[in-house]
Amino acid sequence: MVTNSPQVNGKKEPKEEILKAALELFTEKGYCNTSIADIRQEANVSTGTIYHYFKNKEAIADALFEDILQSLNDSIKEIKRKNKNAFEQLRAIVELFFTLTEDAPDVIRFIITIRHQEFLPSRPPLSLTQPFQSLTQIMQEGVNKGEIRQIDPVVASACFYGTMTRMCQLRLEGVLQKQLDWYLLDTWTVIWRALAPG
Amino acid sequence: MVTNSPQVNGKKEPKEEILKAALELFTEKGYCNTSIADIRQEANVSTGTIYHYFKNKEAIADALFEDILQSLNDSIKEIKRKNKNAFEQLRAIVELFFTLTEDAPDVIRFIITIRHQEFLPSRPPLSLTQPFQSLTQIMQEGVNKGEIRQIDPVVASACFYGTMTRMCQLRLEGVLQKQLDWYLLDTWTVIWRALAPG
DNA sequence: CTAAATCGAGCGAACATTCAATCTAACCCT
DNA sequence: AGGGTTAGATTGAATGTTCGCTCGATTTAG
Repeated sequence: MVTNSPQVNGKKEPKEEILKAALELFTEKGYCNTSIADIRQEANVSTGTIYHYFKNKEAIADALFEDILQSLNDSIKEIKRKNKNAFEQLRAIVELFFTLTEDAPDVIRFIITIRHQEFLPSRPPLSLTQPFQSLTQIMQEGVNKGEIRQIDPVVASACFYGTMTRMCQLRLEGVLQKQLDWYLLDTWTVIWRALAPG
Repeated sequence: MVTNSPQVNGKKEPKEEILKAALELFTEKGYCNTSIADIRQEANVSTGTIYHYFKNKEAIADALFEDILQSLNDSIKEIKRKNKNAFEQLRAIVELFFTLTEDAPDVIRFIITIRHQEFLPSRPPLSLTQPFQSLTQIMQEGVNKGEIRQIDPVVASACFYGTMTRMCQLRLEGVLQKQLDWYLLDTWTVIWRALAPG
């Protein structure tokens, strides 16, 4: 993301401030319950400035969708590059989600709890986007190479993604008192027992 | 649910019609995007009738919450009564969710995809309600009796519930072409391998 | 006859969006 | 360097619409 204004010190780019405020409010109160006035206040800009950078409210959500999916995709590509087999790749993805849940909870909320179709009807369901295709691909390759049991890759993905995100969700809802990395070993063991051959 | 009016033939109870219409609309378009006018039209009643039976829009959602959680709780109680060990109980719950997803998709949508906190702030998160407590209890007992591996019951529940609901979600999103019972065996095998001792 | 049920026009508030005015800063010409 | 020009950035009051909800009138049923 390139800054096209000379602001380097103190003050921030209004566009970034708006996106930051919107992400926080959308994930906390929901898209519908967040008004432009709320964003205006949280981002410390005027209504006009918001409409200078974004066509309308939906376009803000759309930009967030784009940004977040892009960065998730990048992270997963990086993981696939650094780790050679399915075991290591999947484990790294669980670590990524657990870390993000603690360090950038709004990002994980945006991915796993927000219902995008309700306000971004032109976007496909998340399960059809690139990072999720990558996941199924990892499963498929894992099955082909014999690292993962012979099961329908879609069931394997569901077990992996469902278990992982359920843990994130419980943490975000305040049900889990301890940080997620405390549960990492148990979570990974459970997932891998489900997928490992033999 | 007791009917307190003599309507037995043709016409339906307005209250039930309103709830049915609201469930359909809330799960399809979201609570915020559903107006009273929408419900009015779908249920074939007037605005006044809606407000005769419900204090406000939120009260409609609240009644749905109550009804659906109650019936889910009853089903799970029934399952616990009929099945004695964790293996059978959990398997029956997966069957229940898969069957409901096909036969009453709106009910499952209400349970797994709707963000209740956004419009029912006084309700606890689902994970703290009775049917979910029952689930953790089944896990705990299973661990105690040695039917389930020695793992944190919360991780076991997350694996079970996360995998199951992810399959339901993929089906509801139209990603899975085949009916869920086609995946039942694979899904259950994956879950049970994660939880079984030894 | 009466009490509950049903109706829908209308009220007021909230909201997304527009726009004319003002401000800022970079650039140009002398 | 300094004054002048301009395009982009910023402002917030005004606008039109949507929506939840009220209420007095009308119908229904026991």
